[in-house]
Amino acid sequence: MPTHFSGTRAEMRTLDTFIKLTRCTNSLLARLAERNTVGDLTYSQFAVLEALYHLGHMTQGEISTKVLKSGSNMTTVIDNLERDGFVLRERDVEDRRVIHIHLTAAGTGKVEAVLPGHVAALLDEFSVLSAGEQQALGELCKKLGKGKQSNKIKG
Amino acid sequence: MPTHFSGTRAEMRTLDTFIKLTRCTNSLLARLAERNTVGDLTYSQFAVLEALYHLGHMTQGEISTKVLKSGSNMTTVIDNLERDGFVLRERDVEDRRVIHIHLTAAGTGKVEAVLPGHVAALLDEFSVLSAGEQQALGELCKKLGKGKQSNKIKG
DNA sequence: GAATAATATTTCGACATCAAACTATTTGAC
DNA sequence: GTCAAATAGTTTGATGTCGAAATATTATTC
Repeated sequence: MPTHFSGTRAEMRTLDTFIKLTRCTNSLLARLAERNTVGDLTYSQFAVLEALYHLGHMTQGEISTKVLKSGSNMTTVIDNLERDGFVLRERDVEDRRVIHIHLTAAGTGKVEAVLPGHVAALLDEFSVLSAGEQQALGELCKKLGKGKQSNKIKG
Repeated sequence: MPTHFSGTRAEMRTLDTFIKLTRCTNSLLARLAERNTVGDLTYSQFAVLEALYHLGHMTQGEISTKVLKSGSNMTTVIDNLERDGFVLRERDVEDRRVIHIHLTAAGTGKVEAVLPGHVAALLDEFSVLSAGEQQALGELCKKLGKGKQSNKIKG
């Protein structure tokens, strides 16, 4: 029993599921961190580099949407990536509010050095679930993650 | 397709599941934050208060184990809770290294003021899944969260 | 064409988070 | 009994994270 909350059966069930979900994600990320799958990068840094690697150069706004983080946060993460030589900022010449972020050769090399090990670690962690179970987990997460459409459509 | 990674079928499936899992947890927590379910508390503060509320007073070490956070982090979070009058530190008289954390009346009141709304919001968010689906999700998360036992048992 | 609104990013202040180094205390080894 | 190792918590330094306010620029409205 992960919780000691007392409520209706539906409340107990939902609380229990919620705790299992957040603990699962927490533990999984902690184990990956322990394995050091992304080298000396942080996960946020890796997520940004990986997005640029697979999708090509993007604006900061596009990146922050892609990795589900706030714009102000993206400024910080990209500051650090730029300092370490993995990305470059390029001011758009037509719309000077916009900044394009490019992977440098070092950045590309970093992703390619780190990605295989990261994938291998994930494969290993997920090997406790069968292909069918992974599929099922993915579907349930997709449904829950999307949320009630009524939350998004106004009126 | 949440990812553009190219690999074996198993790699694609696992990457896809991983991304759905982390995005699901991310989005869910973001939506809960948007609903402001824990008032002016942070989630870490709420987690600590809720643990104390349901389990009684604990040492800082016990709390950090309970909420899966580092000890140094727990010092910070409890500093802020103490500053706001929700908890008290009490030095153990027998083992003076140990500090017991107690909920104050204000802390108890805070939990009781916030918990019903938090539970209601969770119920609403999870209503996109049937009882059976929630059960299934919980089981899969439990399995994945626990990880390979070989990762824990040495030798 | 000047005032206004919208957009992209940065800055600031607060909190979270960790690892490593540190302090204080207790336990264990001899 | 004293010194070493282990334990509980704190401090420090780095990063992440957000929201709100600020800045710079572009688009819109009249």
